[in-house]
Amino acid sequence: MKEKINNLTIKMLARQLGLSVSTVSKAISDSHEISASTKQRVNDLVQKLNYVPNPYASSLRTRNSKTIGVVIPEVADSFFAQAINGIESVAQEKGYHVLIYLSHENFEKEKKILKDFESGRVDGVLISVAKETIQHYHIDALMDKGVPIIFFDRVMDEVTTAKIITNDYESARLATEHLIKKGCSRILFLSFSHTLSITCKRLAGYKKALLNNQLKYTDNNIFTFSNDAKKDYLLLQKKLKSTNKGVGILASVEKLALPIYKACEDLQLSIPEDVQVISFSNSDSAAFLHPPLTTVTQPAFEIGKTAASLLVKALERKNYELPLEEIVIPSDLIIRKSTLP
Amino acid sequence: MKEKINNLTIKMLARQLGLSVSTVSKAISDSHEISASTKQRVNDLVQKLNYVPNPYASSLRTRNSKTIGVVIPEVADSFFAQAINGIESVAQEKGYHVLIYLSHENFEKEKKILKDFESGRVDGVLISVAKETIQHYHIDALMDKGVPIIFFDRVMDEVTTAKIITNDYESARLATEHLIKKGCSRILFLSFSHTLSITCKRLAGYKKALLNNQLKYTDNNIFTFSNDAKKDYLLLQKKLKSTNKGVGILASVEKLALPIYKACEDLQLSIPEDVQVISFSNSDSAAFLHPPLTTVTQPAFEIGKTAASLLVKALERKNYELPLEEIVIPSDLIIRKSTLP
DNA sequence: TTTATTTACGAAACCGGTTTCGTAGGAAAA
DNA sequence: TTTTCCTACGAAACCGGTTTCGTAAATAAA
Repeated sequence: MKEKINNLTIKMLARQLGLSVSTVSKAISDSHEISASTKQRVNDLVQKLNYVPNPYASSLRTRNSKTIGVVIPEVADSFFAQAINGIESVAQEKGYHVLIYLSHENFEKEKKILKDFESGRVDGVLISVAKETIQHYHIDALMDKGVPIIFFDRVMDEVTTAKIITNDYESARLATEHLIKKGCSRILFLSFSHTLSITCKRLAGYKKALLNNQLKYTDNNIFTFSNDAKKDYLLLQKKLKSTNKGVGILASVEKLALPIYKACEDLQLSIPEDVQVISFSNSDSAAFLHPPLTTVTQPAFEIGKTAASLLVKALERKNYELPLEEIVIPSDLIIRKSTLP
Repeated sequence: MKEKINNLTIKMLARQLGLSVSTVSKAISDSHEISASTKQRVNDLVQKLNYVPNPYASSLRTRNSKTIGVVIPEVADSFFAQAINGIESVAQEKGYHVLIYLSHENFEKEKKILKDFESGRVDGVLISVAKETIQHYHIDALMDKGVPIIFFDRVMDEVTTAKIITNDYESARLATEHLIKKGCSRILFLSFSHTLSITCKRLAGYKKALLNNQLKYTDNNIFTFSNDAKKDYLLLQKKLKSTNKGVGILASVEKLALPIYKACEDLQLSIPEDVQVISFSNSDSAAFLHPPLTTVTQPAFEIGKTAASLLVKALERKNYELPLEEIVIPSDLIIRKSTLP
């Protein structure tokens, strides 16, 4: 381990230039108080000596860190990966730094992360809540400290702040109606939570479609999965075994799509003849599955980008109020071959 | 925008307790200088008032930030997403924070990111270099400042530091030999760079397999793609059109697998009868493509985890030297149906 | 009993910037 | 010419912790 090199400080610059520390500081931040010629001298030396100011010293005094905290359940998921991409694109452009935290769908972890944010580590937060999260006192506590929080995708309705979401209700309704139109009289709704905002809205859209088409809703058709892939798979297989052919499936989670395919294969059920499938998914490979998967594809990058832009805007402008409602960016129903033509 | 709440400081705690700031600070950090009873009193108040120390004040004085910087080309890629997962698991356990930066395969961006790190923002760096990166002065400059850097996956051989990689050479050789064994006398090697360490090693493994099997190497079989999906697709299609049936393809990049499938479909080439395909890929969906894709699957999570563990270890121990060589975690060749049985 | 240590704590410097406030000297206004 | 206003800069406080060093009281050693 090399010992840390004694870094170049503004004080050393000042000494070399025969100026005061405050003058150098102001020159670097292009203050109007400093003459053009002095700025020139300072910046020349900055370049020459490759001076990089200590961000933590600056944060301490200015009380902002140019850092945003991003809290998501997981990263190995196309939606969140793309959302990060959107977030990062804004951050890079605006000179912000992105701290990433994974809640792993766990409320306690999420709580711990937000608690840490109360320290002033981040200027603002973008969060998609964990599956386990049903309370919001940890979020309130952080907001009470004056840290702006924006929800994206998985929001909490009870919290009043900006929320960037997609049209979960509408797109689930459309997807369900698509299945009905293609002849499904029974449609399974698969999710992995009954509490998540997105699940509730998608479920509501599903119900609405049934209602619109004189199909009756039954809890028997709703399946909630755990996060245990093996257990989930067995459950899924069991359910499919007990259904008639011609059934439709609406998976509200990307992660459930592949198990559905596998289960159908194992049970020798043909998609779309025996089982029609639509899944919420942002995975590129959907188009390459066998058969290509009909998906509801969310504008993940856009959601991330919008959320980050809004946050940065709120942070930059003195008296900018976050819009307190939802901003909805619609999803696309991309019809492929896992539903009948 | 709510105004920022005046945060609770150690000074306020001290005043309330009738103690000095230094005593409170030491009590919180469980210093042996402080009596058990005082520690108790301090910690009780800390709990009661929900005090969270300002990390930047601490960083400023201690000259470390408990933060590691992660620089990757992109995040919407199974390998990197899983690697982040591994990194984050270590960070969360050890109380480190993870700053994520995307180079988007761009050298200038990568340079800018590392330049910022010279500020002391991070205690150490994990990097997988951009495709464009062929020089390493930016890395050297950072190392010269005493910031430990660990490469993972995409390393630079010229830089002497710890490197966590997989057995690119061996696994490419094995994959190629698998194709040869299955009857391919011509094998295309697809990559998207000639300079990346992983590409070079994989190419060398490919060449070695040819040599071992008395097949002659020709540049005609090597294809380097850009990052322009459309252009790449057209190029790929053109190449495939001009090859005989029975050809094998080894794709050294996950991203190229789907275009291969699409091109074969469009050209009515059947996999694996007409074209056998193996791709480096960490995507879950590989098993669900049509036909299921034979892959070289890298231990992405493990690579991330190992890299982060090593870095943290180096940061925690006073005189721990980073091992300066490569740590190799082997990949798996997972044989599926895109190669003949 | 005297001296040496140890224990427990406080004052103050320090980390490296930013910001406030004061001021010399020249320009502009009266 | 006198007064007012800028311009350009510096001294010092400040942000909120950590760390060094000094010391009174308590305890142990001589």
